[in-house]
Amino acid sequence: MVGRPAVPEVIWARPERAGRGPKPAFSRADIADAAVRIADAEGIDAVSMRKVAAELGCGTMSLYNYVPRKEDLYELMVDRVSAAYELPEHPSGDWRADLVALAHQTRALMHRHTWVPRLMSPVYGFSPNALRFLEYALSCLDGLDARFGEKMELIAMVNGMVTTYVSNEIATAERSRSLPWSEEQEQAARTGYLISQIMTGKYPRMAAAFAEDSGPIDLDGVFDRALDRVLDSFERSAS
Amino acid sequence: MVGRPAVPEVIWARPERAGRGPKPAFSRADIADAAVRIADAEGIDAVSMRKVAAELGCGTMSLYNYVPRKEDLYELMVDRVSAAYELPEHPSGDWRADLVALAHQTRALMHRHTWVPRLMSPVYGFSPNALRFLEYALSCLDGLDARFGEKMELIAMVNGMVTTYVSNEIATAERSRSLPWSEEQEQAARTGYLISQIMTGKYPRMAAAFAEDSGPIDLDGVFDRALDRVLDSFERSAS
DNA sequence: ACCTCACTACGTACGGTGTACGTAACTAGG
DNA sequence: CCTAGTTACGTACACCGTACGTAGTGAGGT
Repeated sequence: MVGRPAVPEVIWARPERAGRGPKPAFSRADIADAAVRIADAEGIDAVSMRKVAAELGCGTMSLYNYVPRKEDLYELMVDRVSAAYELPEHPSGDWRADLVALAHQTRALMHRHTWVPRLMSPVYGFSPNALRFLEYALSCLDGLDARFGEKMELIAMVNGMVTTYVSNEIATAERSRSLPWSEEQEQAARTGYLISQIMTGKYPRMAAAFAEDSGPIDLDGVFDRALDRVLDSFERSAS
Repeated sequence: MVGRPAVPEVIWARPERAGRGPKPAFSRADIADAAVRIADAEGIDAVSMRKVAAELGCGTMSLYNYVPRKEDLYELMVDRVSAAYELPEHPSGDWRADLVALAHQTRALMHRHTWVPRLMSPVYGFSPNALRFLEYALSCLDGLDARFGEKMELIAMVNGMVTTYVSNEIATAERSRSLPWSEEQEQAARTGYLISQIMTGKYPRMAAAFAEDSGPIDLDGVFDRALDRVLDSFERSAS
C-alpha cells in the first residue's frame, strides 16, 4: 500500500487540478486544443511534445506535468474533438435513423480532423466523451430486443465501417488535391508504375477497371448506401 | 532527360538487380524476412533501419541501397507476407464462397502477423502480391453484373471490414494475454477506472452491458456473421 | 585485355524524437 | 507560519530516419 501504481496511470483518473501546489497554468482543454491546432495544420506526425509545448508557450518538460506520456496526449486530442458530438437528451425512437445520424456526425468529425481515424484505430478509449457516445448509442437501441453484446457489436461495426470509409475518402481526396511537389511526383510515379504493370496484360480485370469511365463519384451516396446495407442486415438478423 | 525523378521512386519499379556493379548481397525477400522476423517478435515499432540492418549483418546505411525509404520497407514487408495467399487458378463460380474464403485467408494472415492491419491502413499498395490479390478478387466477381467500380467497392468493403474486426480481435487478445508487468498494470488501471466511472451511475446501459454474462465469446462466429451481413446486403442491392 | 564507371558498402553526422532526472520556485493545508 | 506536494523547466540520453562522402568492386564496352 506504500505507492499506488504510479507509472501506468489512466489520464482520466487523475484530477485536472491537484489540491496542493501552485495552480496549473493550462487546462487539459488548452493542451488538447494546441495539439489539435498543430495536427489540423501540419498533420498528426507534426505533433510532438516539443511543438505542443512551444504552441502553449511553455517548456517542453512542463507538458509532462499534465500529460504523462505522448499516448495520453492522443487520447486528450480525440476526446477533445469528440466533445463536438451533439447528442440529444433522448433518442427519437427510430434506432436506425438515430444511428445513421450518429454515423454522419462521426464522418463529419473525421473530415474536419483527418487524423482522427489514425488515432482511433487501436483500442476503444474510455475518455469522458467516448463514454458519453457509447451510452447514447446504446440508448438508441433500447427498443431493440437484443443482448448488450450484440448491441455493442452493432455499434462497433458501424464505427468501424465509418472509419474504414472515411480513411479511404481522405486518402483519395489527398491524392487529387494540390500536393507539395515531391508528393505529386510520388503519385505520378505510383500511377505510372501501375499503368506499366497493367500494360503487361497480366491483370486484365484491373485494366478494365481503370479504363471504365466511372463518371463523377458520389461519395456521400456510396457512404449512405454502405451504411444502409450494414443496418439492413442487422435489422434482418435481429428480427 | 538528364535525370529521371530520382527521389520519389516506386520501389517495385526499380529492378532488384542492376546490371552493372558487384552483385547485391541480399535479395528483397531477405530484407523483408528480416524485418518481418523483428516485427513478429518485438512488434512493428521495433522495426528500425538499424535493427533490420543488424539482423541482416550489414551496416545501417547499406540498407538504403535496397530500400530508399523506410516506408518502402513497410511495403516490402506487407508484400512478403501477402505471398502466402493461396489463390486458385480459377474461382469456383460461387463468388460469395470465394470472397469468404479470401476474407478468411486475410484474417489468418493478420493473426499470424498482427502488425499487418497497422500497415495496411493508409492506401492500397500496388505491390506484386497486392495486384495478384486484386485481380483474383475481381475474377471472383466475373459472374456479377456490376460495374468495376462497384466490384472494387465491395472488395474494399470486405477488406476494410476484415481489417477492422481483426484489429479489435488483436486488441482484445492482447488484453487477456500475459503481459509484461507494466502493461498488465496499465490494463488494470484502465478497467479500474472504467468501473469507477460506471459506478457513478451516469452510464446505466454500459453498466448493464458489463454486468451481462455474455458467456464465452465466439470470435469466429462474430466474424463470419458480420461478413455474411456485408455480402448479403451487397447481393441484394446488386440483384 | 584493360579501362571505366555504375553500383555496392558503410562510417560519420545532423536534426529530430520521447522522456528520465534533478533543481528551483511556489502555494495551499495542517 | 511552516512544510510538503506541485509546478516549471533545463539538461541529457538513447534512439530514430537519413543526407553525404569515400572507398572498393566487378561487369561492359572498346
